[in-house]
Amino acid sequence: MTHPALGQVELPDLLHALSDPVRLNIVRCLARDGECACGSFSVSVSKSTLSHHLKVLRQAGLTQTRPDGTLRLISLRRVELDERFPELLESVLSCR
Amino acid sequence: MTHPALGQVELPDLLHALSDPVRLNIVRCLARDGECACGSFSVSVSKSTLSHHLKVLRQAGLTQTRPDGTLRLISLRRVELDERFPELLESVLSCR
DNA sequence: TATATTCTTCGACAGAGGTCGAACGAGGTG
DNA sequence: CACCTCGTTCGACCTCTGTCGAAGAATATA
Repeated sequence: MTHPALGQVELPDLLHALSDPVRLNIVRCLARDGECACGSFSVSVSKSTLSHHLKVLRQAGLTQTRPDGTLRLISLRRVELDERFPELLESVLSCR
Repeated sequence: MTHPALGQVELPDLLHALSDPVRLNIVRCLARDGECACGSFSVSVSKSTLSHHLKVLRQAGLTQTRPDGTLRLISLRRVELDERFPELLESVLSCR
């Protein structure tokens, strides 16, 4: 559960992470609701698949994870992302 | 060689098309140089692979192709893209 | 300690996708 | 017509990736 420095995340990595409908949905939830526990996402995949998607998002620098008891709380790295990829996340999120 | 209406292009499709380094490089060339012939891209893949990537870009609504003699001239669908996905292409292109 | 909850990891599988060379097709030129 | 150029399509290959269930790790609770 390690987080990459955004300086070493390349644009294709980020776009790939966002190009899956399940992951995009997760990112939208995080943008709307803020910090969320893994189990709080209403996705149509199994627990292990969800964990896989969250790992992809984390490794692409999109999210950060912190443990809280047995939960893992996920949130977007909005400030860092906007510094590394200005306006990108905002424009993605504003698309219907 | 048909072009989709941008209304039926979904955001994940667009992001997936942009998430490959070769394709992203092609898009940057088109943004910088305007209309280009297929053969004018300096990419590190074979002719057939290049053709494949151009097809992905076209089907994602990113580019349009028009024949001119034996050439195919490719260009970005900037206006339509900015209407369907406002500011997205611009923010992608401005990332280093 | 035993049990429950939450999430990750592992192993396996199927499908998608990037790659190439060879063959093909469309359009110009001799 | 023959030939050349540009690009597409086809078939094959291999890697990547999304998916699942089962097992495991970490933490809380009885």
